[in-house]
Amino acid sequence: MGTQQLESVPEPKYWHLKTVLSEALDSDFTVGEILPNERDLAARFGVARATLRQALEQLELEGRLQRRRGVGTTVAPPRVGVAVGAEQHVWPGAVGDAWQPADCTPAVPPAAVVGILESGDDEQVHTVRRSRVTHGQPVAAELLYIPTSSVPDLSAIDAPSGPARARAVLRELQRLDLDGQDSAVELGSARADDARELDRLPGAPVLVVTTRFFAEGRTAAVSIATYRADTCRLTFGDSGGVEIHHDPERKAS
Amino acid sequence: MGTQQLESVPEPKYWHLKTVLSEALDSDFTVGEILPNERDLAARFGVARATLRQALEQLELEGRLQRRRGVGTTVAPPRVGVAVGAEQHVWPGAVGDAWQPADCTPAVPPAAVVGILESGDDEQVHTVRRSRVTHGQPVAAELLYIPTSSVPDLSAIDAPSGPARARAVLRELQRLDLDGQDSAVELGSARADDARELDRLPGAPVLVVTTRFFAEGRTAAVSIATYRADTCRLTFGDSGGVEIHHDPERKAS
DNA sequence: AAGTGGTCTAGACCACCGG
DNA sequence: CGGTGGTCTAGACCACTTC
Repeated sequence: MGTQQLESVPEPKYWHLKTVLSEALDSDFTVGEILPNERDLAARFGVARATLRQALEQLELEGRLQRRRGVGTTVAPPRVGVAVGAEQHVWPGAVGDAWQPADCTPAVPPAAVVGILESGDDEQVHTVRRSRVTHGQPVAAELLYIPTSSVPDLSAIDAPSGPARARAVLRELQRLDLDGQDSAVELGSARADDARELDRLPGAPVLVVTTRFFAEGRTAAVSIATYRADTCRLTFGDSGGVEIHHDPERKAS
Repeated sequence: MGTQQLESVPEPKYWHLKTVLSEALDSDFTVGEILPNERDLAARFGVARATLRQALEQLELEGRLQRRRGVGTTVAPPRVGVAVGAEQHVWPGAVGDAWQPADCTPAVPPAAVVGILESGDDEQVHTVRRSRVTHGQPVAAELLYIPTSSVPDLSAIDAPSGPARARAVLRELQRLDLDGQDSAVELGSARADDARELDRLPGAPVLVVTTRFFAEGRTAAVSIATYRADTCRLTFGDSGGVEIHHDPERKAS
């Protein structure tokens, strides 16, 4: 018999399915359009619903689809570019930054943060919660950890909690000279509270940006920001809003 | 009857399972240790294997576990920090960069790259493949697109293909004055070829770093690098190798 | 050959959203 | 209320690694 090298590595059904769906999205659908429901799609392709879902999950991970329980599956718009690494380093809360303070509470930070701060095990910090919205959609939730020693002159007259107190803490922080900052990006899954704020289910994939702010020869603040991985493209450098399309032909709805 | 507000929002089994496993990993396991196989684990927790797998998948996504077909599931070491945004911008292939050129072929770039290059639809580019290894493990695969117009003086004497030609192209690129660069990070899934190079299955989650290099008032090169999302933490700024642990208590094996 | 994780099935029920 | 996506089950078979 002749050698039949072809098909010696059959690709999984869900992988092939994903490719087919991806091409269909490019050619036959517009942004925002609703796909048939999962049971119909599975039947149409002759696969079990679980297999179909495996393909949809990947497409959602790649930002091509958006699924909402009780509603349906829609074609996602291109990812929005979100600037996270400004050319010039600035304190959080500086004029013009994209974050909205939500709350501020005193606490001892979790162990992971203590390791980054390199502070004492039980040093108190101000924990500031902020959220970031672009194009009317929530894209990120942030926890800022600011050792009390970084804002020693915080007036007792300021609000004891809430957004007002958050702003007061950040205002105090501005008084320090910022020596530098650095960031790291990694993949994570949304905790329950972050998920609620991002309008996603717990466990949704997120890009976790950890930023350290240096002043007076030590780490003066730490930010842990979680961005929706399905809708965001994090930009570093000069290019803030430049559009990058996977498919330049994609039509607007 | 008394109001029983508690348990009004029962969390999914796999989510609870993930929490339990995560704590067990912290307290009862060391890096590199092998977990019981999935069928045993599922039986031990009284759930179906699919449910157990859903928990394991999340833990793998978070870099806590490593699973290999035919081998088993092991406790993953902390993610490695990989510097991707140097303080000073440099051309790819400059002395001391972490990439190893693998090949170079001429081609017309895919549509997505044409959009980034803002070049003519059918301009030829040199496509350089490179790979990045740290700690003996492959962490990233890269495709570099360099318009022929960026390296006009490429000698015909140089090797026609392979690593030698890749180095020759990059060497020519160094002669341009680099005006600046910017990067973007987003979540993606590994294509078949990248997956093979990264020692993962196709579709594995990856962090896609798109970098544009500017010279002479235009985009002189574009790099699309895919990093293993399970094992990598991408660092920007001054902090290259500083350790950040999720769990400082975790023991080394 | 034995054991692992990866894929796939055909069902069931639940949580959520909209009319 | 009906329809959607989300969770869960109990099985089966396949691809791969190791011995």
